[in-house]
This record gives sequence, structure tokens and C-alpha cells, in this order.
Amino acid sequence: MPELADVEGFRRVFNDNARGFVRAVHVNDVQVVRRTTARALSDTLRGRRFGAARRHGKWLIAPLAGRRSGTAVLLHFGMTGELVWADQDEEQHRHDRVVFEFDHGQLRYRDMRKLEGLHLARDEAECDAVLGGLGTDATELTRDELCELLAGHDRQVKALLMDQSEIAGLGNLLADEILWRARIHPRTTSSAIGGKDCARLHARMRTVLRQSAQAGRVPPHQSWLTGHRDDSPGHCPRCGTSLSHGKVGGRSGVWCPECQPEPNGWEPH
DNA sequence: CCTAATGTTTGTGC
DNA sequence: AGCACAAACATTAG
Repeated sequence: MPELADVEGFRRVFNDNARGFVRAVHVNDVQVVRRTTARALSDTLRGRRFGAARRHGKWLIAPLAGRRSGTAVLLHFGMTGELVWADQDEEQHRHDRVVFEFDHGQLRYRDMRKLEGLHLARDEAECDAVLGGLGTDATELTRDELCELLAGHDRQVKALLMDQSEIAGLGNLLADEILWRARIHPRTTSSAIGGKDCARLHARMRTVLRQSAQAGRVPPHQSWLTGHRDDSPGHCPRCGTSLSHGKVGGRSGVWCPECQPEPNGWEPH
């Protein structure tokens, strides 16, 4: 689930609720705590307050309040993570791995698969060690930057869009949705996308990101490709053609063979 | 039992 | 160097 849009939703959950003093930190599964121990995490946070959380790509960055602190909790949600606000007396979910307790409720880091986890950074350098390799956040990428990026690589465009070191925040669903709207086949070689095509790709990316970030998820709406990923058989919501499925960039991809024609030179066997 | 899952990293080979 | 691909990570659902 968690791509840029979802993490944007978690950022709002965090900023709307994680106010006041942290009264306790319950680590229910030490495996998800990275770069520190459960004890150190708890000791660092207890009695402190968070400043406003920000997002870069799929990371949520929650700094401690206080000008010279430099300490931040960095949360990644892998494929199954989420952040939920709940009352103390609400029964815990079996996958609530870390719980931040406040006077008025609890923030719960829930994650079934525990692929990434929650990191503690004590200063700028530690923060940079985790986030330094990320590319520009997808919401801030200009049209010229995108075109230059595409031109500079001979990669399948979907793989390039999802490469976090190049563009941060786009995942499997967003990439498929954006490419479908831009009418570009996911296996198109990036350097072959120029001029008008790149401008259209950028425009569609901005629309998809704005709407999905506002929703806090990639909307499974009928008018979105994402709303038809799991239909069998799925049909393109734009032209009705049966959707194609296949591996692209190592991930399960969905596209419309009519709206997104095969690039020249690609012949399936 | 087997497969796939919205992510990232690492190794292999062209 | 740059790219594609497979596997691994941990866990559950179908």
C-alpha cells in the first residue's frame, strides 16, 4: 500500500494527533526498530514532544521538538505498513509493532511484513545516512528535470520512475497509473520519451500525485486504472480494452495495450 | 503445499 | 558503467 500518497496520509495522521508529551513508547516487536534498541528509543522519546513531521518520498520524518535536537524518528512502511491513531482502550491489532503513547491517545505503527521499519536518527549525519541516497521528491520534480532524467538513461521508463535514488515516492501503483494516463507503455525506453511525451508524462504525474496525496491513497476509483487492477478480466476505464498484465522492472504491472502501445523493438516471446 | 503481495537491497551476468 | 533479472528479507491470504 504505502507509496507517496499513503505516506502523505500518514503524515496528516501524525501531525493531527502526535501533539503533547510522549508518555511512553511500547515496542511490541524489536525487529522493526532499526539503528537503535527498544530501550534507547523509549528513553530518547519519553517526556519529549514531536515537531511537525515531513515526508520525503516514502519516508515519514518525525523530528523531536527543540531547535538543537537534530533527533528524528524515520518511519518507512514497506509494503504493508500504516500509521493509525487510536484510543488507549481500543484493542491492539496483532501487527501493531510500536506504539507511541500520548495523554489523549496512541499512535500505532502497524506493519505485517516488517520489511523496513522504524529508524532513530540522533543528528543530521544519521538522518543523511538513511535519506541521503534519495532523489528529488516526486511532487517537486520539474518538467525539465524529468525530461533530463529520462534522456539520461536507457532504462524501462517504469523502472526509472520507481527508482528511489532518482525520483523519491513513486511505487508500483502510482507508476502504472501515471503511465496509463500519459499513454506510455511501461517498457518504453526512457531516452525515447522526449518533448511532448515527456511534457504529458509530467503533467499526468502531477495530477495523479495531487489527487492521490489528497486522498491519502491511490484511489481505487472506477475512473482510475488502479480501480481495475484486480478485476478479472480487467478493462481499461478509458477505452474498454482488456488490460494487460506482466512483470515490468521486477514488479507486477498493468497497462492498456490499446492506449499504451508496445514500444518499437519490443516483441514478446 | 504453493503463490503472490503496493518495497528495498544485494548479487549475478550481459 | 549501466542495465535486467532473481533472490532474499518476514508474513499472511487465497
